[in-house]
Amino acid sequence: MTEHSKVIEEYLLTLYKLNRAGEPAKAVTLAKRLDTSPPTVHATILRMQRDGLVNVTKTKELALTKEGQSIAEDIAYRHNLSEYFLCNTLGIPWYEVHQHAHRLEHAMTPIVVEKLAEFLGKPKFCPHGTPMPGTELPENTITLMEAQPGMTVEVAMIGEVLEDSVDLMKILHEHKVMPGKQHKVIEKTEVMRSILLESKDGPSSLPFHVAEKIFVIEIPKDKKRSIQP
Amino acid sequence: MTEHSKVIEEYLLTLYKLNRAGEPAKAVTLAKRLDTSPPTVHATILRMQRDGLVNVTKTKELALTKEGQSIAEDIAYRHNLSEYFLCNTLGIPWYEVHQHAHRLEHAMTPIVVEKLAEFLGKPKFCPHGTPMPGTELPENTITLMEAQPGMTVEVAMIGEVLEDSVDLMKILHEHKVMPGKQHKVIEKTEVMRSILLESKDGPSSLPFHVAEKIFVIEIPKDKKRSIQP
DNA sequence: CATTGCTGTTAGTATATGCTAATTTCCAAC
DNA sequence: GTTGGAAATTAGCATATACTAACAGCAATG
Repeated sequence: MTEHSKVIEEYLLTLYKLNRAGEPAKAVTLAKRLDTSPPTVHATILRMQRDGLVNVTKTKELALTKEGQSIAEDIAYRHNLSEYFLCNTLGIPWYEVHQHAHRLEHAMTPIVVEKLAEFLGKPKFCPHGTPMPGTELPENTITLMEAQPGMTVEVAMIGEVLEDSVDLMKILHEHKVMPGKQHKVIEKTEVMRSILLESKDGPSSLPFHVAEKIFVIEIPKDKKRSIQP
Repeated sequence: MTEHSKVIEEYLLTLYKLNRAGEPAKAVTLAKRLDTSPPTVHATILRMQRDGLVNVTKTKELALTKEGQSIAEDIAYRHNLSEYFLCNTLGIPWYEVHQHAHRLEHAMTPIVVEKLAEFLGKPKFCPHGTPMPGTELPENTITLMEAQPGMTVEVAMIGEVLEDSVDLMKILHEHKVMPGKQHKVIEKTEVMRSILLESKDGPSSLPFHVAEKIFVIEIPKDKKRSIQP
C-alpha cells in the first residue's frame, strides 16, 4: 500500500462514497463531485489504472481494485475519525466538521490514526451518523423519502453529499434534523415536492432531494425513546 | 495571507528555524535541510520571491518578508501545537511526535488551530521545549556546550535539528536528556569531543555536535528542584 | 434515419515540483 | 593576481495536476 497524493486519495474516497450510496461511478460523476474538468479526470483515471487502483469496465464504470478499495476505506476511516474528534473533543459544531476533516484525513500517519481511535474510544459512527468502514447502519434504515406520514422516525445518518453545503447543514442543525433526534412525519406533498416534519423543537420542511439523502429508523409508537440518547 | 502549497510551507518553516537558530539562511542550506537538489531550491525561491515571501540580499542570504515571517510563525505554531497534542493527549512518545506533526501542520484550518489550542490549555512549549512563536526561552539559557563541569543544569530545549533523527532522540529519551530533567556536568573532554553527564537515572555521554543543540538552564546548588516538574 | 445531446477522448497548454549535467560566479587562499 | 572549490545558475527534461477547445461515440428521440 504505497503512498498516494492528496488528489488520488480524493478520487478514491469519492469513488468509495459513490459505491456506498449505490450511485453509478462514472467519470462525469467524479468530475462533478470533485469540481474538475472531464479531461483532467480522464487523465487522472488513466494514472490510477496504471497504478492498479481502479478498473474501467466496458460500460465505462469505474471499479475500485482490492488495493483501491482498501486505501479508500482507510481514508474514509481517517475522515470519520477526524470528524468525531473535531466535534466531540474540540467542540466544533457537527455541521462544520466536514471541511476541516477533509484536510486532516490526508495528513494522519497510521500511528496517529491508531492512537486517536483509542483516545476516542473506537467510535463506530461519525457525527453525521455515517458508519465507519466495517460498520453498517441498522437493517431497518430507510430514507426520509420512504417514510410515511404518521410515522415517528429517528434520524440515523445525514447523507455525505449534503455535508458539502455548510449552509444546508446549518439549517438542518437549527431544525434539529440530526442523528439521534426524533421527528414525526406530518405530510409528504408531491406539489411542493417536500416533506413536513414535526418534533418537540418545532416543524421543519425538507425538499425531496434532501429527504432522499437523510436516513432514518422508524420508531414504534409504544416506545418513543431515543436509541442513541 | 493566501494559501500556500505544502512545499512552500516547508521552505518557510525551514527558513524560520534557521533564523531562530542563528544560522545563515542560504539556498545550499535549504537544499541540505530539505534534501532537495540546488536547482529545485533555486526555482522554488524564485517563485517565493515572485509571491513576496522572501527577499534575496546581495550576499545571497534569504530573508523572510513580513508576510513570509507571519506565515512561517503560523506553521511553526501548528507544528508545535500538534506535537503537544500527540504527546500529551494521544500519548505518542515525545521523541517520535515530530514526524507525525510534520504532516498535520499543513492540514490544520484556523478554526482547528484555535480550538485545539483552547483544548490543550494554550501551551507555550512543545514537548521538545521549543517555545511557540511569541514565547522565548529564559534569558539565562545556555547550550550544553557552554555549561561548565560541576554545574547542575536542567534541560530546557532539544534543538529542532536533532528532531530529525528518531534514533538519536530515542537515545536522549533513554538517558532522560529531555526538557525538565536535571543533569550534572561531569566533564567535557576535547579529545573525545564529548560531554559526560550524570543524573539520578545514570550517566550519559553526548558528542559536542549534539551538546551544541541542547539548551539548558543552570540550577543553583542550593535549590535542585525542577522548574517544570 | 437523422438530429440532439451527453460522455468520453485528444490536442494543446500551463504551472509547480522535481531531477542531472553543465556552466558561471565568486570568494578565498596561495 | 591567479586559481580552486563551493555556490548559484542555466539548460534540458520528466511527472502530476489543472485548463479550454475540439472532436468522437453512442443512445434516445422526434
